[in-house]
Amino acid sequence: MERGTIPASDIPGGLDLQATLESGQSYCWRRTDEMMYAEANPPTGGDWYQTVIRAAASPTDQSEILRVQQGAEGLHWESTTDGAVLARRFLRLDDDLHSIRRKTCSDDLQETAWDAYRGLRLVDGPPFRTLVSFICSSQMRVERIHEMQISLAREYGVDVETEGQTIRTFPTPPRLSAVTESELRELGLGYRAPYVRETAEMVANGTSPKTAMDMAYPDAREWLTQYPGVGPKVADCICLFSLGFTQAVPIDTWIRSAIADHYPSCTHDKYAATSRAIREQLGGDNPASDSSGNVADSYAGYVQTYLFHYLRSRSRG
DNA sequence: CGCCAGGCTAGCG
DNA sequence: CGCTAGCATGGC
Repeated sequence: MERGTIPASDIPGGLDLQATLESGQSYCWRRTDEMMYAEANPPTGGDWYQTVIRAAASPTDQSEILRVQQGAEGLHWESTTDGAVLARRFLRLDDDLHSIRRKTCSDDLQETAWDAYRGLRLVDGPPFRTLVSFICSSQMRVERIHEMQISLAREYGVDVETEGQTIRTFPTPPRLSAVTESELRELGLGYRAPYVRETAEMVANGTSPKTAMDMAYPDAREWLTQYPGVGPKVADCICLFSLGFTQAVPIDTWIRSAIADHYPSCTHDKYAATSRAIREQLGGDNPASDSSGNVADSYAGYVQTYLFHYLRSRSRG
């Protein structure tokens, strides 16, 4: 196991690891001491988080895992390989938050959200896991979405051993496609069960969500809706949290009410129209759009993530 | 009990 | 096309 520390001075704009990994944008990391319910075991602030980067493909192959912990000096990591490179990529540590804030922030609400959660970052999640977890997310609370992913790993994943510690992998597409709908319903997935199974089958048969990375953002979002259980909102989550489209603004119930309260002129009947308007509103400089309705690349999705986390936290006390 | 949660789909007009 | 009832589950 290799170990190291990424100095805080090498993380432009800082990092709030807990906010980044527990704000509902990623369900691919687990605290090493996590129990079934996050609320029954609240984070203490210095927790280790871990994820499986790659599961062994054969008995002689070695799996890759990554653990990270926030410390005063910076981000501590442990990994089977170069954890600094992995952490930089998956936690987007090269995003300059100061620069992004300068480019986008345009009103008091946004300033307040940025001030409240300094160091909150977008994540770069694995496409298949992100696809499945956000299919599970529809009409569901953050804590329970996380619990569903833990259940899927427990039932259909495999153990990875690293120096005495065991990590459970998330199931592969073929494994998940072989599960029955009723089994998934018994795990509490509800009406999402057939969506998850059929989507896993599509991916197992070669239709990978990574394909959308090479498309223009509007095409990527539309293409992703071919998976059952994926509509425009879930597609936006996949675009933003795993495919690198920082201009994507997922419009969920929280953001929709925020739009109504703070940006009422952006409200439209159709998702696509509201999406375009709010992306221009939050994107800051350079809001030009072309004839196909594509808003120029921006960091509007970053602003969305700050607003979501801030508004949701405020309402919960 | 009713309402809500990082919504989507099938089936109507 | 656009519109909406129905869909599972658990917490408050």
